[in-house]
Amino acid sequence: MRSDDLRAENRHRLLSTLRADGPSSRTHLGEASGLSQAALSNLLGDMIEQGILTSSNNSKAGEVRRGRPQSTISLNPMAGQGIALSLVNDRCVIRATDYSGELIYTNELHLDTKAADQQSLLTTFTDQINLGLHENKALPLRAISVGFQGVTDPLQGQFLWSPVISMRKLPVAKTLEQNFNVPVAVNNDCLLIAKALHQIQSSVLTDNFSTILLSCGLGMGMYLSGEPFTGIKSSGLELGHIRYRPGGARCRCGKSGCIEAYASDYGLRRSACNTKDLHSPLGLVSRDQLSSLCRQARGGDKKALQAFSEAGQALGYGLSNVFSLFDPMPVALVGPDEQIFELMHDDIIESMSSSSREQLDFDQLIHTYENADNLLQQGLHFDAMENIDKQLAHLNSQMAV
Amino acid sequence: MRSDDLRAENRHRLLSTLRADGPSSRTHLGEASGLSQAALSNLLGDMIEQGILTSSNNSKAGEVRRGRPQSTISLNPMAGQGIALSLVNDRCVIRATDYSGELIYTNELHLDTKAADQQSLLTTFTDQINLGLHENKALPLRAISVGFQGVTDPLQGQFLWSPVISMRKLPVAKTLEQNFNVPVAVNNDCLLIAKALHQIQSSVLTDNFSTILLSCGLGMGMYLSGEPFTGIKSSGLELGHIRYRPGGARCRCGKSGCIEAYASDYGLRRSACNTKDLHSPLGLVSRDQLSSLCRQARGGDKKALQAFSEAGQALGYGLSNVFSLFDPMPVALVGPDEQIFELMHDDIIESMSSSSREQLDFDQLIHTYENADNLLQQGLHFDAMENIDKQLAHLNSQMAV
DNA sequence: CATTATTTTTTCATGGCGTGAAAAAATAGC
DNA sequence: GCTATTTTTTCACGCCATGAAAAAATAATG
Repeated sequence: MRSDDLRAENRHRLLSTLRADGPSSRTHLGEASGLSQAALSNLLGDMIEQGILTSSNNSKAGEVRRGRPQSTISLNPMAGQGIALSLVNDRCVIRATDYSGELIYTNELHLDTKAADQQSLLTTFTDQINLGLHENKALPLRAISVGFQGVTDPLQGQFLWSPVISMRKLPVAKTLEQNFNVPVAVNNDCLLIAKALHQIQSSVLTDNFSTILLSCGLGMGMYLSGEPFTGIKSSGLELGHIRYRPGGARCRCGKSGCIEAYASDYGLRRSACNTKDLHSPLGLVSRDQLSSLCRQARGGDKKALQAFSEAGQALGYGLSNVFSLFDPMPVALVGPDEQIFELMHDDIIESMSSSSREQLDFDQLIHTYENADNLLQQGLHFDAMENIDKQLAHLNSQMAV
Repeated sequence: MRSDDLRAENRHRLLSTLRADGPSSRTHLGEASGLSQAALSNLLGDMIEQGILTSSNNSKAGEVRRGRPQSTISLNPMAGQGIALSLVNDRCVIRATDYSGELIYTNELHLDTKAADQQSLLTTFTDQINLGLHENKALPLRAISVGFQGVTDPLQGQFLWSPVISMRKLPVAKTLEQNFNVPVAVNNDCLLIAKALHQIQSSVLTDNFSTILLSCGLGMGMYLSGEPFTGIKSSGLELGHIRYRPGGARCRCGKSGCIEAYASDYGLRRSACNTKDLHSPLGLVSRDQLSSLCRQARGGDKKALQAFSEAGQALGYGLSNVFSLFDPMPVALVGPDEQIFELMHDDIIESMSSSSREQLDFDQLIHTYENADNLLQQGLHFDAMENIDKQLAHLNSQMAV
């Protein structure tokens, strides 16, 4: 490690603090980083000159204080932009934020993902990103963060398998990096949701927690020791394919009796429709279909209620396995707009408490969130911004903005 | 981060390299650390002066080379000593190594752990350590590393639960730190074995792997992303108490049908002795009893063979759950001297392959080790030495040796 | 309206750190 | 004894963070 690495690391720390805490005074930055005022003056002055930060004389209306007023340091929006690309079901969403994290572009299109081949998908992505860049030519693109349902390979930047796409090994990062000449991160949607929750709910979901995403299938993400767990070979973890009822309902993965075969969009729908035939084909479930299923259950429909109950039990079983393997930890249940977990809450708790050694306070551990799409977007933006922070921290020579 | 932190980190990196690779030339240290020859000269010179390292003119017999001969840098044995204390079953082992990692003291005594109260245990530990220190007065004690069977709390340095001890919350670290005024680490035996394997078998068991320890109960340790996973609340992980056969054999934890109730010393013995009564009391199983069980199975005893088969299936079930949750990863099965896993190997594989999605090469993934005691000791020594490395790296002022 | 008190920010001299180039040291070959 | 070769140390340099002092910017005071 060399002297300039030291400087880069201190710069990075300052940027991260500003990203997490918002515009801050030098005093706050000093406390958070442990650096001296002199060092701050030096580092911040450099970064302001480089166009990474801005300094403003904030005069808070209410407060009148003696002495030289504090200046507020902020991330300079003009330092660049990051693009978030997500593909969930048939929706491809492209959004961009400036360096301060403000949304500056958003677009969305529907794709026939099942029919698309590798080349057409990659071309679509490229075109859509170009469309967004055209709207904000002044801001240099510095990072792209991509989120998919399914199994991704973050190291290779590949996309390995998804319920909505027919091909395998889609080299997203390689293609986009070539086309745009910026780093491209490819991650699983659950991990990105975990990143968003970690940032937002940092008081509750701190060092160790899991996220369970019920959308198209059943996904899982995890933070361990304060770090997002990016998996061993593929991204994140899989709760859905733990064996739950051997010989039971058929799962999309080919096996029978997986947790996902009960606790997922298609599992729920199948249970509710025809309780006899659990080996029926596993088509995609639209958001509307899931909504109407929730309405049926709330309306008292017996079969629907039974489906949610079974899903809750399966999910509780899976979580109790996780709690056995690890210690009990906070869990975020993330679903679509419908308050879907409300319908299984009691069954989840019951299934978990029947198989846990100690008495647990589940209200403290289980948190539900109903805005999966939003969280995914936030996670993507945060991931892209983090990447830009890292780049700019290591930029010790002058930069052109 | 300040300039002296930088120096400390570079010092630490050099010490770690020397610890892992043994006595090395400056050339090797330069390549491993990326530091310049000038920096090396400076850093190493300091540490030699401080008595942390030694430099020797090695003249390798075979090789005759032109030019100034390389000097070899080694860890100075006289820089201090670390103590390893372990309590497994009724055996309390105290060993000490000098700073180069050479064993300089070993002692062992049998304790009636079930009968001992908190105070007497702590006093025994203190006395035993003092005994060891008396033998090597010249070397200052710099770290103590403690390993226990059971559940530990590494952060608090507490010992929470063990099959062989009747009390809870034994504040080992606090007491020993007060008595000896050095840092004391308290860890689970499985994690320490994982540390030893990581160091020794670093080619196979690298960034992500699990260790399963079959001794008194069924323990588990894990490396994730190259770091030992020290658990969320307690140490490490628990494979043993995943529900395997609801309503099945009684487990020591109070529940029924845990994996451990089948795949452990007491599970094996119970299955082999009286297949009818799986709710029988769960006494401790001596090493001799386990040995004779292995002999019976090798001799063809049907009940014994059946017991090992069931244990293998249970273990395979647990591992397939882990492989589902994470991706497949290397697993080290660690047992006592007997080649115990040989007797369950086929059942483990069968149980795993029947429930894994992909075809796995289990010979590549599953490794067995038969020297649990040895590995634990190595892990303890390594842990203590690592701790000393960290201390000495941060010691920038002169030290008295 | 000028002066003083107070608070924030920058400047400056200093010591520490790693680097590259040059010098010194240590050995084999001739 | 001289030269070639390789390793190690020394030295001047630029960079980094620090503490103390100076400068800047405002409120209170008279």
